[in-house]
Amino acid sequence: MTAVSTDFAQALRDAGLRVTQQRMIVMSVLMESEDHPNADELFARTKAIDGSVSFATVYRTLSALEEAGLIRKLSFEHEPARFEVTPAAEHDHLVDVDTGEVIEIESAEIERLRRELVERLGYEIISHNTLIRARKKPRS
Amino acid sequence: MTAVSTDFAQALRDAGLRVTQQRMIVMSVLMESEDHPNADELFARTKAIDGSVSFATVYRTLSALEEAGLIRKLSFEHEPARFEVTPAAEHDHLVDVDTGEVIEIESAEIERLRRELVERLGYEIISHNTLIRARKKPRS
DNA sequence: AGCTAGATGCGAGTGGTTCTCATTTATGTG
DNA sequence: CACATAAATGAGAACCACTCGCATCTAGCT
Repeated sequence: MTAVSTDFAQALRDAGLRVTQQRMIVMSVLMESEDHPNADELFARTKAIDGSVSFATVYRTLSALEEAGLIRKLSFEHEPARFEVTPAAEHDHLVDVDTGEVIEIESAEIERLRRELVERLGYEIISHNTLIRARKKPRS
Repeated sequence: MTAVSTDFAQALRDAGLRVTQQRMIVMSVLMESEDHPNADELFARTKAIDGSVSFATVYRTLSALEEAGLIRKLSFEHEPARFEVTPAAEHDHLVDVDTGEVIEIESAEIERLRRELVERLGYEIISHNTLIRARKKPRS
């Protein structure tokens, strides 16, 4: 058992959740994913490891892990939600409207301005989600 | 016929769309709405004006108007999409997680940074959508 | 090892949104 | 100004991502 999965098991316990085979598999699959898979894809990859894992459990696990703050759900228009393990640094997502590719973009400056703006209104941010739909500029 | 609705009719024609009774009603209802209504609410308000307007048409009209750039669709988690007429100045949305209230927040600085960041990656923004979930801070 | 609340598998159900298709209507054309 | 025709509509069925109900199973405490 690696350090990462041990930490993950502990994180589950800290969140008051049981450490089940299914949750470990779903989480490990997501951690090994370079892309941003959706529930369907996660189900397929999970099933390849343990054929008995059900679709419902994948969804339930994803909800539980999201609530525990271990993973993040990315909602897109016209397509099922995708998931990623919670990143160390906050970042937003850019979707290439032509290819569907998702690119992570990061700016501490924007984060800071956003937080200040929200605080000035008397709020504190619980979570935020920025989705940018963009198209590759022709080389000039 | 007011100047605004005339402009709207022209905007529809410019987008290659026909100026129908239903579209005029849906758009006028949305323009008069101070809140950010969802399709259900728009259907109810529209029906109060013209009982024959169907649910499907409300959705179709909203899609058409969105594609024409006249209105904007706001997607939230766990609740149906809401709509607003396209604002003059870009703004993001903050949802008070306790009350469900939606607040518009604006920052030219953030807009500028975001655009620069995306351009540096070789993309140009088609649209973007920022949703901040926040909670009112206790008075300190 | 035994107990029990929490988790799972399966299939049915839900709810927002979109589609189908027959009918109506906006709009260009003669 | 009537006509043709492609676009738009109404009604309800269909779709699809996601959730639920319930019987069974199992992690974790004792």
